Amino acid sequence: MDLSNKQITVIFKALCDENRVQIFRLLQGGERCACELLDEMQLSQPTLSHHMKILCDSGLVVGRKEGKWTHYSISADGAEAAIKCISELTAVTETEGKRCCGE
Amino acid sequence: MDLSNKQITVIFKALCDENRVQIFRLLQGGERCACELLDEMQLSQPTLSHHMKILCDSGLVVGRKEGKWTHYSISADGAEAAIKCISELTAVTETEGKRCCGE
DNA sequence: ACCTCATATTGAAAATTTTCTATATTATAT
DNA sequence: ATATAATATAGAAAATTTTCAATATGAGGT
Repeated sequence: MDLSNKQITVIFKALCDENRVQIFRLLQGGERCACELLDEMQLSQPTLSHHMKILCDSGLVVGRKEGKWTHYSISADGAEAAIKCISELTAVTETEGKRCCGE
Repeated sequence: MDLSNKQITVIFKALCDENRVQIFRLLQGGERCACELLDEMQLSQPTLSHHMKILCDSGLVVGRKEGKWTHYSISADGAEAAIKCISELTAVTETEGKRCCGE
């Protein structure tokens, strides 16, 4: 993959806010339009819109416009990419114990 | 697992900052003490210490104290837990298309 | 006991993020 | 064309996060 540090932060910013995590829980039940999400969240409409932008920017959520509505859903591809990213970042490539600081 | 929204944000906060992502890249080479990390990052010592606290709080990094030094490394268990968390959060449990907003 | 080294904590400034109100945009209906 | 409905954008206030300087803590060494 080879994402920049910056790109990685954009992905995981999706999960750094309690409201956005809650939105994931709502989207687990399938595609939802913004108005439905707004009903269930204690947020103003512009604030929800702001969070949806961050979620879409992360790639973990996709928006589908249809007439007046925008339908949001979890992206399986985005989720896979995020998991791959975290796997790669946490994979230790160390072959053997290099020691430091007087060990 | 069943983590609260808040607990989930604590995990992924680790990956929401470019400096912290860079610290992961350094730790991929194996355990490092704070002074080594400090050498390689453009940060003051207190700022590094602050980031290491956030990383340890996330569970993705563990600190091991040894004499004057603290040695940090990536936690395989923490990584696994984070991956499980993101998998669960992005798993769509929808059985069939429920429609809304005039579809 | 004192000094030094490694790291952590405190407290405040700077930067970023979250939130809201007001307004704009875009689509559909009348 | 006008009105209404759904969502997005702009701009500013509030909250949080990042950062650093100063200081504290704690572990060895002399």
